[in-house]
Amino acid sequence: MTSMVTGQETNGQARPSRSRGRPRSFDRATALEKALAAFWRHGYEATSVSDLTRIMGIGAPSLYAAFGDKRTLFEEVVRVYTGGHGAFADRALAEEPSARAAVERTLREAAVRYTDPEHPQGCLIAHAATNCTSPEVERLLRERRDASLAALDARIRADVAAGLLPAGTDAAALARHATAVLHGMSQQARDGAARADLEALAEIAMAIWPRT
Amino acid sequence: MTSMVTGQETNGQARPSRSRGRPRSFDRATALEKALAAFWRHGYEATSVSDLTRIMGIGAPSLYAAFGDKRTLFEEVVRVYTGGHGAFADRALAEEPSARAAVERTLREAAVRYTDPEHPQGCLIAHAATNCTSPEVERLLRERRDASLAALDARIRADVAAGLLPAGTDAAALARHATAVLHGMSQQARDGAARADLEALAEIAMAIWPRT
DNA sequence: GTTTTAATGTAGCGATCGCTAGAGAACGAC
DNA sequence: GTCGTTCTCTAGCGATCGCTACATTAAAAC
Repeated sequence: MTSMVTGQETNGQARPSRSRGRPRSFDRATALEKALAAFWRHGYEATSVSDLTRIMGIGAPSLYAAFGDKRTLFEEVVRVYTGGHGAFADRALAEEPSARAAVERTLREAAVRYTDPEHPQGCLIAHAATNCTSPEVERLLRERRDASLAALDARIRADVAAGLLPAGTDAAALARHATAVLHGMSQQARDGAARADLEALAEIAMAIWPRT
Repeated sequence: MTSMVTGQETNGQARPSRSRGRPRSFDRATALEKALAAFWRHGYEATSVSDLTRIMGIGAPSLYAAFGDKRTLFEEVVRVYTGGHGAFADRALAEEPSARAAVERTLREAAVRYTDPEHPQGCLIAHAATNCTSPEVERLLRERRDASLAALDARIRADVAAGLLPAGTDAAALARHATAVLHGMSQQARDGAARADLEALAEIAMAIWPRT
């Protein structure tokens, strides 16, 4: 567990299975999870490096040696989030038989996930780079949002082409609506909305879909 | 703050027609508008005092003498925004004959306002205190969002009581949906959505309302 | 004119920001 | 053991943060 992937992420280059020098005194994956939680709750800029070192339980030089600079660490955190807590929407889109079913599942699941007290509320991709001084970091998350919107849009168009949705369906508007509701749910979760509040919102939001 | 008895201006109250000392070399309202634009675009924390002094065209001591500290300036900016660019939702709620009409007008107007190139995109109340280190500032905007949601909720309940909406209507869910769509529109506007995109979204979002 | 009052420009306060140099500590290789 | 390598700790870099002391300037009051 300790030296499973040690250091490969840092510069991409493979290291010998047994590293030579002094071994790392902390678990890299665990520290990364702590950083994820911090960035998730407070966003990129509001989480200082000294916050991170305190929360991750390591010194600043260890952080920089293991993760590069703050921005590189954030990018890795975003990858971890996207592959973990944030993967449910992509999963629904991949597994459900229709765009409608995928959106319904996504919204219902978001109501649960966004209010889960086990981790910060809402969506990291939606919030963590808001009001961010660094254009690169802001772009990183904006591109992810754009990609999600485009994927949903494409899926809805495919359903229209396949006859799963009426011919006149405004795919772009449907996709934007689902995305807007999702972001709105994230905001409301951060503002303290309860799971049941968001579940009712998710249910009512599905009413805009044409009956198939 | 010692000799800040001039703080009368802070709350908009008139000063003695002629003040005694050296007159202010800038227009207070104009400077406030510049500060509004900066906070609106970059948020509370990402807008530094040195950003503000540069944009407002005044020195730091002048800023502190005229507006108090950064947080007090932001609070005044929020009041200006709430009474100006951000007043359209309250206005719709006050002027339209039904909650449904008010929401429809609000969403349509938001599509135009949130994408207006004359000022920053989206809604200041929704974004300016996201990822904010100061709990007071974050609370300031969150309470405004809560109040808007509560006002809409109350209005929908009133319409249900008046028979304008079916008896079984889930007022809370309807209010949360409209709020979520509004916040989602604000996010999408900031991400570069065009006015027509948000207008189509606004139109489709109204489909969840029960036919009267 | 002098005095009083208030706004201005300069210059810099202590604190924090992201980040790193340098010395010591813990390992494998020999 | 010694050597080379790598991580950790202390300490602090330059830059920026929000904010202010101080001297100066421009007006009304006298």
